[in-house]
Amino acid sequence: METGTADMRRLYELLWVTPSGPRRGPRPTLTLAAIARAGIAIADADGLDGLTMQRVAESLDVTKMALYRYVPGKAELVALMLEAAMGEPPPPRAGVDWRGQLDDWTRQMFDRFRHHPWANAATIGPRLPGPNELAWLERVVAALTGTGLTGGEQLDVAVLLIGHARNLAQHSAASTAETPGRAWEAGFATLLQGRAERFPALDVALRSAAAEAAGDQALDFGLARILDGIQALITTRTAGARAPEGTRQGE
Amino acid sequence: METGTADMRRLYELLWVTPSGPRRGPRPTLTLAAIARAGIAIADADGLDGLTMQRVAESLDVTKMALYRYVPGKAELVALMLEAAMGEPPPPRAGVDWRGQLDDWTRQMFDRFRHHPWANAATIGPRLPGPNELAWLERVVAALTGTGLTGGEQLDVAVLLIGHARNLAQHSAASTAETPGRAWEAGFATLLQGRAERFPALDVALRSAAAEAAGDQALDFGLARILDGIQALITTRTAGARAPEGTRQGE
DNA sequence: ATACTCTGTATCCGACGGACACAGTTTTGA
DNA sequence: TCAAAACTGTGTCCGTCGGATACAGAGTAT
Repeated sequence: METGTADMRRLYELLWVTPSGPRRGPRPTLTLAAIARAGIAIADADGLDGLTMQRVAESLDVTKMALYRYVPGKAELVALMLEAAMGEPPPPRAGVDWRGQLDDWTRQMFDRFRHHPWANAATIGPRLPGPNELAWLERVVAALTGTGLTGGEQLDVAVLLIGHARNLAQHSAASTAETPGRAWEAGFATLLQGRAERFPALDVALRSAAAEAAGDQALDFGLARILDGIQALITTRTAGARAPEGTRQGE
Repeated sequence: METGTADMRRLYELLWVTPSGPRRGPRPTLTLAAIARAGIAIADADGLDGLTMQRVAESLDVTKMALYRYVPGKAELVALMLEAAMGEPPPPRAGVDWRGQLDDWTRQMFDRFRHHPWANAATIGPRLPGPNELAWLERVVAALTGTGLTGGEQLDVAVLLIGHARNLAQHSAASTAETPGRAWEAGFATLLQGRAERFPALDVALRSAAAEAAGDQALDFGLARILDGIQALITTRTAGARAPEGTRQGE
C-alpha cells in the first residue's frame, strides 16, 4: 500500500483530470467507470478482502493485467471506487435552514456508507479527495455560510458530521446481518453473564437498554446532540458581540 | 480474514480466559503479552500492512510458525494487540462532574488511538470486545449514571464519543508527519487552485481557516459541541416534565 | 504502405498467511 | 525408575495475491 508521493500524481490525474485528446492505438475495451462499478459490486458483496484484481478482471471478461493499463494498483482502484460510490451529493432542499440541511446531509452520507460497508475501511488514513468528495464537503460549508461560524469551525463541523455518519454506518453494518435491532448490545449482554460485578454500570445500562426501542436510534441520538451543540454555538455567535464577520481568531 | 463463528470461541478464550492449570509439555518460551507487545511495536512503526507474522517472529527470535502455537491467526493477533494497546482505562478523577469525566475520557481515548494509528483500521467491522474495551465503556456509563439518561442513551453517548475520538485521531495522524497544524486544509487549498468557482463556499472557508489557529482544535471543537448537546438533553431530563428549551425536533 | 503507439495477454516473481508432519522436551502415571 | 503422553518449536510446502516485464496484435498518423 503506502501511497507515496510518486503515485500521488497519477492518482490525482485519475480522479481529477478528464480523458482528453485523440488517442493513437487500439480503442480501450474498458472504462474507468466500468472498472469502478465492477469493483464496487464485488466489494459490496465480499468486502475489501474479497476484492481481488483477478475477480474484477473476470467480471469484466479480461485478464488481470489488463486492469493495470487503466489503474496503477489496487489502492488507486479503491480510491476510484470510493469516489464513484459516494457519487455527487444530493442537491440541497430549498427553504430549509442550516440545521435541516445538515441533518439531511448526514443521513445521506450515512446511507452511502451503509450501502457500501467497505467504504469505511477505504477512508482510513490520509488520502486524496476526489471531486465528489469535495462536493459533499462544499454542501456542509455552504449550509453554514452566514451562521457566524468561522471557516475553520465550518470545516470542523464537517469533520464531526462525517465522522458520525461513518461511525454509525459501521455500527449498523454489524447488526444488519444479524438481529435487526440492538444486536450489538445483545452480544455485550452475553459477555456480561457472570461478570456484572466487574462492570456494574454497564450491566445496568444494558438491561435498561434491552427494554428500549431498537433501530437506528444511535444515529438519531448522536446527530441530535451534535446539532444541538452547534445550534448553541451559533446562538451565542449571532446574539453575542456584533463584531464584523471577518476572521476573528482571538476568542 | 472473515472471522467466523468457529474462530470466535478461540478468540474469546484468548481475550477473556486466563491461562490455567499445570501444563504438560515443555515450557513455552513466549507469552501472549510479549507477542502482542512485539506486534504493537511493529504496527506502530509500519502500520498494519507492515505487520507480518514473519517480522513479529523475527523480533522475538522464533520461527514464524511458532507464533501459531499461541495465536490462531493474524486477525486474532491484531485483536490481542488492540486490547493491549488500549490498556486499562485511567481511573476517573475524583470530584469531577459527568462533563469533566467524559471530556477526560474522550481525550484519553484520543491519545491511545493517536499513539497507535493502526488501531483505527483494527476497529472496523464487528469484533469481540476484550476486558479492557469493556472497562473503557464502563467508565462512560458510570459517569452518566444518575443524569437521567436511559441506559440506551448512555450507550449512545459512548458510541458517539468513541467515534469522535477515533475520527479525530485519524485526522490528526495525517497531519503529524507533515506540517503540524492544518496540513489537511493545506492539501485541500492546493486542490482548489483554479477551481474556486466550483466549490465557492469551501474556497471561502479554507481561506478563512488558513488565518486561524492550528493544532488539535478540531478535537476540542467537536467535543465541546457534543458535550453541549448532551448537557442540553440532561438539563431537560433533570428539569422534569417541564417545558424544555427549543431543542425539540420534529419527527 | 509504413512506422509508431497503445492495448491486452502470457509468464514470472516475491511476499504473505497458513497447513502439516516431525523431532525434541517436560510432565504424568505405573 | 521408566515409558507413555502431551506440548513446543522447526522445516517444508502450498495457494493466493499484487505487481513487473516482455511480447504480439490492433489501430492511427505520416
